[in-house]
Amino acid sequence: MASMDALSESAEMMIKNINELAADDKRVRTSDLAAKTELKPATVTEMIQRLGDLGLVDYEAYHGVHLTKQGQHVADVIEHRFNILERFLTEILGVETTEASDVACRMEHVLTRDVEHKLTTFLGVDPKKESELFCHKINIDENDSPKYLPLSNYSKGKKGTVKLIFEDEHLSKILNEKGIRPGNKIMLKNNDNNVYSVETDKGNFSIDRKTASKIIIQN
Amino acid sequence: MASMDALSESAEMMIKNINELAADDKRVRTSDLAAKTELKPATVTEMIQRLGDLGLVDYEAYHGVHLTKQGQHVADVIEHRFNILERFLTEILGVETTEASDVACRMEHVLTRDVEHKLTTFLGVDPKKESELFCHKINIDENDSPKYLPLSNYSKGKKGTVKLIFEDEHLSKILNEKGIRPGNKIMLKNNDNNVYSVETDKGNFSIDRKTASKIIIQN
DNA sequence: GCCCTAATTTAGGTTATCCTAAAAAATGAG
DNA sequence: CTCATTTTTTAGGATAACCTAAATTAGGGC
Repeated sequence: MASMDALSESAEMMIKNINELAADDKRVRTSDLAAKTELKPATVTEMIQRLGDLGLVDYEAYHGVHLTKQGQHVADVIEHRFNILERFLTEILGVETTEASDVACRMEHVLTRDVEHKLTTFLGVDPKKESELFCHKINIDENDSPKYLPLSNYSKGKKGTVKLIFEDEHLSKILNEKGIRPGNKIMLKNNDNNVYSVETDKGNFSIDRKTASKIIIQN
Repeated sequence: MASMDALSESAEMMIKNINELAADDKRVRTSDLAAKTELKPATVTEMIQRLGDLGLVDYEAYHGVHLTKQGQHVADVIEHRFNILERFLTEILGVETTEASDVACRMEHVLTRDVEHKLTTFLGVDPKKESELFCHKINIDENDSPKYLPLSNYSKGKKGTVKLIFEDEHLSKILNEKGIRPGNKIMLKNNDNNVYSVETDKGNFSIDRKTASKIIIQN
């Protein structure tokens, strides 16, 4: 958590490898870590001693390590970051598995929690884990969640940005000329008798209710 | 290029900062670099001497540095990687600018050329930089092409299948009603002025660029 | 239970990246 | 042009992450 951000890439990699070698509750041996990380045993010893001092592993001389609760948490975070990065690189960008794995393994150490969450949302549920293919599930707390409403539901004086317009014939062309098109800002000045008075950068216009219901505005 | 991969994050950051401070052909001073990098002048001297040995900067004692052709190339690559990463984080994931900038600044050093190219294709040409006339001319040799593209990077007349939508509940509900949901086929009829006109089995409508960038389509 | 081998740790070295303090060079004010 | 001030460099130190070689410990075969 707090300690998370302070960890070096090397330290995080060691924790990751300890986690991957951990079977049952068995302690992970120095030589196995040396083999997996391609470091010398002496280097591994030095590293796990330091991780021990940080309270991330339980180190006992000559008897290997296992992750503490805190260390396990770090391992879980890194594993998740690796997985989503690898999925993004392979599934979305179409990067080769080997390269995707390498790049994800370097990027996992620089993600923030926010980027991690947003990327997770972007990817949706892992199709390997859940059956519904790519069906996005939006849980997320979102304080920045924008609200979308049809212009017809807007209240007087409210300003917003046009998000999308459900087209029928000629409508979008006409609205476009009046400055009502996706991306533009507009303000609802008044609505009486199902007539919507709107101010745009092109001036003021009135729209009927049916049309207004097809214009979606973001706050 | 070859030397590129061997450079440390610190060295790359120094080159980046030299590039950003370079005005005209003037040499960049040690003290200015120290101020910008928040390192001590002595540290900067040490670093630029090492970069000089690598042939990436032209260093003259007491008279600052400027980038060699090779160093300029490194700076350009890093700048481009930073820009696309920052754009991905803000435009696609919706990360705050400050955080996006920080994270991009760490990630820029671990991207490979392949990932850089694929991400660039994914994002398309920055609308702020190039007129929209050129917006979709980048196409795209098969090997470099991501499997999925945002709708915002689709070319006119192209058909595809919606794969995922990254948005909040309100918008996705609306899009869903209009036939933009994972699994459905859609066609981009037109895109002018950052307005995307789409045909689905439920009809036609228009979407702004930001929204379009969050709708991912498979060819 | 003892000894040998394999595993592990310690000791000490190297390099990169930071630092501070002191020395050296450039600059500009008179 | 001189000298005080500012800038830059050098010298020397710390720490992290690697290394090799030597010392230590653990564990199995007998």
